[in-house]
This record gives sequence, structure tokens and C-alpha cells, in this order.
Amino acid sequence: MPELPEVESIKLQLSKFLPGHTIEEVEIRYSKCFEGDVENIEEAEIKSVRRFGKVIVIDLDNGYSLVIHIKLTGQLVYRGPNLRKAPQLSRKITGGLRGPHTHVIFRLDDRGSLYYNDVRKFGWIKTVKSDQLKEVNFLRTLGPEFLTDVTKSSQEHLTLEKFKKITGSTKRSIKTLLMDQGKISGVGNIYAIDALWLAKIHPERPADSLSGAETKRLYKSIEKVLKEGLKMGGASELAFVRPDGTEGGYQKNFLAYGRGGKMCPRCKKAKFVYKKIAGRGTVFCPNCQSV
DNA sequence: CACTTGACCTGTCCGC
DNA sequence: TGCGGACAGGTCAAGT
Repeated sequence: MPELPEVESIKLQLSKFLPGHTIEEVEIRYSKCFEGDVENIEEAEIKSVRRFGKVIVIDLDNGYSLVIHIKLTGQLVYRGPNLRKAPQLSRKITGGLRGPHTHVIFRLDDRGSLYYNDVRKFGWIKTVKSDQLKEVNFLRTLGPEFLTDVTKSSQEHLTLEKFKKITGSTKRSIKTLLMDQGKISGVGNIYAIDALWLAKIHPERPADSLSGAETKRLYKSIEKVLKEGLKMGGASELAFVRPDGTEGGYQKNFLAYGRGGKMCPRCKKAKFVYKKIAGRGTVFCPNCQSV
């Protein structure tokens, strides 16, 4: 669920709350999720917050950056004076802000705090020298992404031309390709499922079997669902919350994701099928998504 | 090289 | 009621 729209929503809010403030103290409560030296970030001022694919980067004024991947259930929640009217915290904030799933707490100079929760402990935070960001394994291999014009991401932009090149060069199933962060970054299971339904393309189609028109339709569909996700502030189906403690709303707009067994609202001739494709739960309409 | 499976974790839900 | 199993989706490593 944390895909481009979710992580972008986090980036947008953190960019409002954090820059200009100094990290006074870092409390690590579960050391496995934190890699690097706390001394590299304590007493440093936060300059900016960026996003590359599904990764958040927090740049400090001392030449270091924090690199954060929240994977499936990570949560970054801010509480402090920069939140003028603090909204009520979502009940999805697992275990609260000092509970069993709170693994790292960053205390700021203005009594504000940034809490990192992660029920499943898949996510990670690393300290890296800012000029060596590109050497972080995950960032090193990251492919171009959609909507860089909207999100101001400095990740390479995925043009339609590049998209055609990428899809045309492999027989892998189109859905698996869309979720391969090394080829295209930011798209995960939910938006891949919805975009394929919107584009009327079967998720198991070999990528290089798509016609020019289909490829363009898919490209536009991905842009559309990602934009819709962004507009709604992300999808809070599982554990996603925004740093102000509130939930996103895209889960109310799911097109095909999560609708296995229900009637397809477009053709009304078939029920959505749930099937594992490459190990991931996938939903599609067997009637109107062409094989 | 392409592709699949299992590992990493824990909470929730469903059927017996 | 309790218990086992499937499932949730992001990546990496190992296996076919």
C-alpha cells in the first residue's frame, strides 16, 4: 500500500513540519530497523525532504541524509508545534506513539517529535552521506517514475517513449513488470491492479505483446490512478497514515483492488477474479481485461 | 537470463 | 471458545 501516492503524501507533510529544525535526540527502541550511526544525525538541522520512488530521503545540514523505506506497515507520525491544529490521531496508528511498534523516535529542538512505527518490522532507516545516496542499494537500481512534473521528484521521469521501450523489451507479465522498481519506480500492487483494470489489459499479458495503443492507454491509466491516489492523500486500507496522524482516502475509490468475487462495474458480465500472480494477490475482470 | 518461491514479521479474519 | 491457516503487499536472496 505505501506506493508513490502514499509516500508522496508523507513527503509533502514532512516538508512542512521538519525543515529548519534540529534533531536533538534519537531514541532507538528496535535496533534492527536502524542502520548507521546516530551521532551522524544528532545536532544536525533538517534541510529538506525528498522522495525517490517509494523511498523518503531527509537531508541534513551536516552532509548526511536519512533514508527511509516504510515497506508495508511503516508509519511516520509528527507531533509538535508545527502542526497548528493537530488533527485527531487515526486508530490505525498501531500501538500508539510510544507503543510496542514504535521503533524510533526523533526529538526535535522545538519539542516536536517524529515517531516511526512499523508493526511488521520490514521497513528500515539508514544514515548515509548525502553525496553517497546513489550508492544505497535500493536507490542505485531505481527506475524512472511517473508524475515527476507533479511531485517535483528528482528521480528520472518516465516518458511514454521510455515506457514503450521498457514494455517492449520483455515477455514478463505486464503486472510484474509494472511493480519491478528497477524498471519503473513507485507503482505497487494496488495501483498496478487498478491501472490494468482501467486500461482493460489482463495482468498476465506478456509485456511485449501490448500494442502501441494499449501501451499508451496503460501509461495514461497509471498516471490517472496515481494522480487520484495523490489527490485522496493515499490509500489507508492497511496501516498507512499521514504524518499529521490522519488517514488517506483512496481506499474508498479502489477500482478493482480488493473487489475479488464482486461484479465488474464496467461490463457487468463477469465477477472479479482473485488470483496469485508471481506470488502477489491480483484482481482482474476476466471479461473486459483482454488476454 | 527469466521467473518462482521463501524469508522477513505480526495482526486479522475465516472456517472448523 | 480456541486453533490453524491463509492473507495482507515491498524487497531481497536463493532456487529452478
